[in-house]
Amino acid sequence: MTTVSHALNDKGRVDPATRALVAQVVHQLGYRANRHAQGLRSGRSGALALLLPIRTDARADEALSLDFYLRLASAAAGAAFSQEQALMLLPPTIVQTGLHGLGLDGGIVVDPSPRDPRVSLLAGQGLPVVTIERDLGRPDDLWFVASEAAVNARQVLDHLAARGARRIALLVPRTDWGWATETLSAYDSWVREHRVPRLITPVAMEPGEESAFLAARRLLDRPRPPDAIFVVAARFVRGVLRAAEAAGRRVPGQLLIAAGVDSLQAREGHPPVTALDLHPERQAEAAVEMLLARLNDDRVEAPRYIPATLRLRTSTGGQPVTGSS
Amino acid sequence: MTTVSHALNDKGRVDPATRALVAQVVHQLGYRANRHAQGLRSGRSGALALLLPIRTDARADEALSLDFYLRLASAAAGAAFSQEQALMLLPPTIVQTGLHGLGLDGGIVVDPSPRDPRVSLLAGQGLPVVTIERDLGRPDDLWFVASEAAVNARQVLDHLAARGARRIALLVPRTDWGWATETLSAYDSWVREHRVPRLITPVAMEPGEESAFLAARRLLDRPRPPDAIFVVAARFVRGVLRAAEAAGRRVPGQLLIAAGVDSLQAREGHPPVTALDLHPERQAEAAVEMLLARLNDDRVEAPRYIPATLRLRTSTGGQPVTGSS
DNA sequence: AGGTTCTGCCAAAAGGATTTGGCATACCCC
DNA sequence: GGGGTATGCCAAATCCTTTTGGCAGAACCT
Repeated sequence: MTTVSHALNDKGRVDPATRALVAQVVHQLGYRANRHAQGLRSGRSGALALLLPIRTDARADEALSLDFYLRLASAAAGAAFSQEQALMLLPPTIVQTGLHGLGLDGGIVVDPSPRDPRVSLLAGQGLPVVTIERDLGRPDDLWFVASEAAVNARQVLDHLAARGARRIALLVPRTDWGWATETLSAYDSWVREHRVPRLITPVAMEPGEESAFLAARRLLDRPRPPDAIFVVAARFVRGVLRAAEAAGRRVPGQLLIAAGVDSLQAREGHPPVTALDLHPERQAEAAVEMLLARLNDDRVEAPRYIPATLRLRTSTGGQPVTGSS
Repeated sequence: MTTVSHALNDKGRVDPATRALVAQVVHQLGYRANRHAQGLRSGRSGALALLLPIRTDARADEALSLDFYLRLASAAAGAAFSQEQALMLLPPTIVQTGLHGLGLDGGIVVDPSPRDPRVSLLAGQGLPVVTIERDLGRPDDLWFVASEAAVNARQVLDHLAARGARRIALLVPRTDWGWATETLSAYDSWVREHRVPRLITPVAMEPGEESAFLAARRLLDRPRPPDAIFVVAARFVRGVLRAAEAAGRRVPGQLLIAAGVDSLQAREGHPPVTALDLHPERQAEAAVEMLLARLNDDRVEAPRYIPATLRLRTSTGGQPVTGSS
């Protein structure tokens, strides 16, 4: 028993040949260590929690950027699984009910707000947390995976400028999520550097589409309207497209539109909207990897930044002559 | 110890007053039974698996009806959690890797095909399975939650007819999923009863939008084109809308469109498309409830059918004068 | 008082993996 | 052969809950 246990867990002193033999026989017999017994002994459960920023009371027909989160969740499940870990999807209600007894080793919190109850919930139980996007409420915490918000913002702005935009408006959600804040300050410095007007419109996150529609409408009715709109949140995209249509602007003829996060709304917009693919799959994989390394006291790079890819679509003139990724 | 255990698990003979006292003290102390020890003893893990019909190689920009599945997954997590169970999201890759040792009590498989490897995987381990939508490959299995495909199809067809449609085409996915098949036969009997032409176009599930576009295009170019299209799969919606636009048909003026499953594409279509809300949340709750009842040998109604709600939108003329649900 | 019922308490076992320290064997080298 | 090293084996303890059968005291009834 000792030898087999050591062989399977890479502990103790076991002859490499014996290790191989054990592995072979174990495979042949289909033996699997009992998770409960293992958990009981080790205190580890082999389960990671995933907490998405979805509100309980979100109306079904509210246009959240859901496909982003499903891609992320699916990839996280795969990444966890490939390391023999289970991924538990926790419902938004968890912050009210508390995670009673539920055996968890750690959690991944997506898009944390400062003092996010989801983070406190896990941290309060002494569970390690990795966030996807930075938690501005804990500036010293380095356990996060994030997009390069500033780099990404510049990429979008440069692209819009290259396509002829001179007056780029920023439609940014009123939220304390890290990437929104960082995008805002990147925009700030970009317009200052390029000596172009600063046109910032904060928009309420709820109800999203409608508030974006009204904001864009007002923007386009100005005496000197913008010739491009950088729409930071996915859920604003459709409202902006509707506003452009209502204002009689041709896209991309008279108005360029680009989104900070790719989504179904952007891909299937009318016209399709250029957007940043933040690669939620890669973010999820990196987060799982980081969390597990942390649990095992392995050394990992933290934080980790995942580069984005700008998906060029009709709303900014489509693919350039020189092919792109 | 015996008394506390009995009190907590509603077993044995314990004075009700003592039960209450135990509950109170347990609450005060914040005691939680160790899941591993419990699992080790009982053989139960307290975890349910959820297997969505998402393919590993699904391209990111392929328009799946993702929000349906995220709503479903989120609700399932909530329902499981309210009964002290964890919901594990299993990655699509699980069918290749097999669920090694992973402690699971049972699983929910969404949209099973006949001989679905996800079902065999769980069943092969002796784990009880509940499916969402019927598994046509196991006609004797009653452990499923489903929409009332036939009733729903008639509801859509009646609605289209009430809005003036006389030649209703059916765009149905080539798939062996239960609801698609049942919708097809419901359409069949409906057109026979109403003595209207039978216009069935099977469309390949992949790549979805494009195949639907081409199919709808061909349909509309016929000498006697349909005046309404019943689009069964969510992913076809946008292709059909594009085809209508390309063919110069006004929607709903010259062509009515209704979808068999509500989705972002339908809600945010151009124009928004009338669609059946299958209430994925309710389906998920019912499935979790059924699975747990089965595990506990409780009596439950099985199968269970969840009524759908037709969301009236512009594509069929919008809300009727008399308000609706 | 004797019998019965109710209820709390006790001790022990089971569930399966891991860890520990030490023992024992085999092998190698000088 | 003596000393050393490498490795397999062993027994016991631990992780924590649930279940079992029986014991013991309290309360009640006739």
